[in-house]
Amino acid sequence: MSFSQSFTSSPLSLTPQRRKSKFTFKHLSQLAASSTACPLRVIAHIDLDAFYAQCEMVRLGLPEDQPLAVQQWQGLIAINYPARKFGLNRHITITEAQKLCPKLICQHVATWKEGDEKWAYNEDAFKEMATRKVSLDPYRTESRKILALVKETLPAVPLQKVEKASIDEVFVDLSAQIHSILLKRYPELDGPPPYDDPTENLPRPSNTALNWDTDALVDLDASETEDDDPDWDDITMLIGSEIVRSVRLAVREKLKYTCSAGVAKNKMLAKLGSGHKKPNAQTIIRNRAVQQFMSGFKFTKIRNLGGKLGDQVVAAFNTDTVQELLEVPLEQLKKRMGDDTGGWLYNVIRGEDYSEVNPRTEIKSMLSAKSFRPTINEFEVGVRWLRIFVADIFSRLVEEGVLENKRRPKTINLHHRQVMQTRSKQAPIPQGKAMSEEMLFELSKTLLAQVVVDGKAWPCANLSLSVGGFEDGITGNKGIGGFLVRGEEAKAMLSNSSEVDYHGAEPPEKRRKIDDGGSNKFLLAREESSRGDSEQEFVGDLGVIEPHVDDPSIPPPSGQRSPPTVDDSENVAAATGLPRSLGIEEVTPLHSAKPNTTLLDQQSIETYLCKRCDAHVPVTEQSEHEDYHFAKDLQNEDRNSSTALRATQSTARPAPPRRGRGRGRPPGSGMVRAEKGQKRLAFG
DNA sequence: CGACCCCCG
DNA sequence: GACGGGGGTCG
Repeated sequence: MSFSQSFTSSPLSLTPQRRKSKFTFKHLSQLAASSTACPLRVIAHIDLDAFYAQCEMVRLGLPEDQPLAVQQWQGLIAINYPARKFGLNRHITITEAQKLCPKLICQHVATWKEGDEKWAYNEDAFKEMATRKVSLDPYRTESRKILALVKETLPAVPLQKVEKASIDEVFVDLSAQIHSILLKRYPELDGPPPYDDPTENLPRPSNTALNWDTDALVDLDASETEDDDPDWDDITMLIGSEIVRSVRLAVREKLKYTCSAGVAKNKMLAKLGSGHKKPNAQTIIRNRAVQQFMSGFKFTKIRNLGGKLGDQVVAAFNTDTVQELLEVPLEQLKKRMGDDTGGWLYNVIRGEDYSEVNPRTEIKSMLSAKSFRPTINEFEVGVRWLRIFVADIFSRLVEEGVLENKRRPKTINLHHRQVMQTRSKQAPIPQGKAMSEEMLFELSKTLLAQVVVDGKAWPCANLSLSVGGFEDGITGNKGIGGFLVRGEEAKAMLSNSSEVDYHGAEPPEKRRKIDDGGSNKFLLAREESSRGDSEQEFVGDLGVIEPHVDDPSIPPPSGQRSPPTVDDSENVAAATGLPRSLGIEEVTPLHSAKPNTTLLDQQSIETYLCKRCDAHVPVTEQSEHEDYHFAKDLQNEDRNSSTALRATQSTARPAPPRRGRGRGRPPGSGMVRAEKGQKRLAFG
């Protein structure tokens, strides 16, 4: 390993009160398996500092102390740290900002305009809000580079677990990697002496003082002192901080970006930690510091409690602090919030979070959107924006490798917002055909026509087009082990070259997805695997680090239990020995994939071309479409007759008769998210 | 599945 | 507030 050892042999000899560690050999194998129940687990959250602003700094090659803000129309969406010293924040106007900081550079984001083949940086884009749309592409590109470097810096796949959490954040489960390092550094841990007894406690770590280097260490809980013997969880945490420091260094040196990080036993704490000290710092929350760290927070800062749920908790218990909520008994939490949410809440404010790091770094959907100020009022105008959205999305699809058939979205989705109402329409993207910009455009027009047809659509305040349901394609090079098996590779080549058309049948060799397996879910404290075999039971052996709740903790919203994690510690252990560069080395495409050519014999949706709006409308909806134009004409007459009237009408007019789906519950009704068995809260 | 909702930065 | 992404439920 390249990072430096953080241990110095101890001059002070501590009294070895306990010969044994709190932790067992079982915990060690859980560590290898990245089990969410492992008390030695180490998770990192890495967060780029003022990311968009840093992107612009790097792109423009500005000196590091240059104050800079990223501008979007009349607002600022990111402010770098040099600028923050002047008291700038995100809710400030540009003129205020420039008054506070005369040297501030306000760099407008890149934009698309109609007819463009690509986004561009444009000096006075902000004057053209009505005709341009923002592009965040430059930031996605940088994000990809950084993510790739992070992955490169970490060991290859079996040991690597990286979750892209947003454009500027990742979670990393360091457990498996740390396990392998642990065995190398402490050979005494390698292989449990009593092979038949995983409950045997580990030997105490050798007597060393831990060198925490420049990391920000969180103050310890009241019951702990720095003089206490370190145990293995301190060691794993320290190794985690070394790894994270080396990752941050690489990002800094090679790509010029600074980031902040949190290292802790779970995602929630890691995330709180990364925000603890910024910029360009990392914070370690040792297990013995968790209570102290948590008690200082408002619980609304905790992931999932920042929104309506958090508000409800505040309302129910009349406090927003972790400290005070800790006094509320479990039963009360359950009574007021429901069993699942209450149980989850009880745990989370005690620093327990069993959610998994979801090893996913690719996006699942992409969206292009625009808010209209002023609103737009005609189908034709909407269609012009659709063309821009499609250009945007298509170019991003190309980057995703859609033309090479690496991945491909299954559905296309249009969201439409009127003043109050928001409606969306979705359609499958015909498979078996080559993806094309034109096809997406036609689909999107059809969707807009549908929206327009089935209810009042104007004035429209927002449109967004997205594609999603990405599926791995035929030439995918991201098999389970990061490679294709030989036989499969040949098949892949064959099927790729022959312009696949499955005619609805099961595609051959359906790509195994890197199973998200319920993903993000908040795992249980204990997994009572219904068949109570010993294959995988968890902590609690010695009452150490025991989950606090007597019953499963589930997510705030909608619990969905992940299945007990498979114990592949053997595989991992086997893997750790090897040098192993058998990862996801990007295999170059099998052949210089000329984009698929369109098949002519494809059965396509029968449409007619509306001469009034150029939309291809399914014949089955022709009459409705004509109705739409009829309604629109009436509307226009209406508008022309009195502008003043319209202004009042827009709020005073009774709700249109709703066809299709109604909107869920009334907003603000104080309902906890639709959750099975969830009760309505009393306070509303 | 399609439509809608919630949470996050 | 604008834009872009994640997750989930319900019928």
